[in-house]
Amino acid sequence: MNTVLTAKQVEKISKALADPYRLQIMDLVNKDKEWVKCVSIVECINLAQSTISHHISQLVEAELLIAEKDGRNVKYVINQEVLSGYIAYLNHFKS
Amino acid sequence: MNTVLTAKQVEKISKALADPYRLQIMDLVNKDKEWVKCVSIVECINLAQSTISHHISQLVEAELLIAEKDGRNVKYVINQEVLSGYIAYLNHFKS
DNA sequence: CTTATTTATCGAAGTTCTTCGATAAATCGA
DNA sequence: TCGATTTATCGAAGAACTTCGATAAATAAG
Repeated sequence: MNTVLTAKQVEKISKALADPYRLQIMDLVNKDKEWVKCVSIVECINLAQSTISHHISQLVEAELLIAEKDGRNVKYVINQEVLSGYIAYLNHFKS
Repeated sequence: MNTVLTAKQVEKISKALADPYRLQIMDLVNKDKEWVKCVSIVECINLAQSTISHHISQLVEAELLIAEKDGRNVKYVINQEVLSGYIAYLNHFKS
C-alpha cells in the first residue's frame, strides 16, 4: 500500500524535519519503539512546554507522527506509511 | 561508500527541500538526467532571476546539487551521495 | 469537590525567510 | 573593444517561524 505524496505534502514534511528540536523529537519517538508521551519529550528537551507542543503539532500536521489521546496524556508514534511515501518521493531523484 | 550525515546536515537538507520552488528545481534538474543550466531553470519558473539564484544557492549549500561553472553558465546535477545519505538517515525512523 | 497534572491555545517579541529591483562581475560574440 | 548574456550579491519590504509566558481545557488523584 504505497502512499503517493503530493509535492505539497513533501514540502510540509520537509519543513517539519527542518528544525533540530523536531528532529530530536522524531528520534525520541523512534527510540522507544513504543508510544511516547508528550510529557517525556518535555522532560528531554530544554524548551517551554508550549513550544514543544507547537513543534509536536507540526510533526502531527505533516502526518509524520500519529497522536493518540490516553487520559490526560497524548502518545505518539511514527507514521510509517507517510515516512515511506516521503522516502519514495526522494528516491525519484536517484539516477 | 555510504556518507553518514549529521543531524545538522539533515536539518539543512530538509530546509532546502521545504519550499515548492526548490522542489520544482530538483525536479527540473532530475528530469534532464544531464547537467542543467541556471538559465533554463529561470525560463521554467516564474520568479525573478535573483530569487531563483538564491533558491539554487540553498540547494547547493545543502549539497543536494553540485554546481559546475561552464563559461558564463553554471550547470547543476543532483548529488547522489548526499541524497542517499539523507534517505539513509530517514530509514532509521523505520520500524 | 478541590487541587494537581497534562496538553493546547493565545498574543507578543524577536528572528529568519522569501522576494524583488538594482547592480556588479564574468564571459561570450561581433 | 563594446555590448549582450549569464549568474551572484546587496539592501529592503513583507511574510512566516520560533519562542516565551499566561492561561484555558480536560482529566486524574486525593
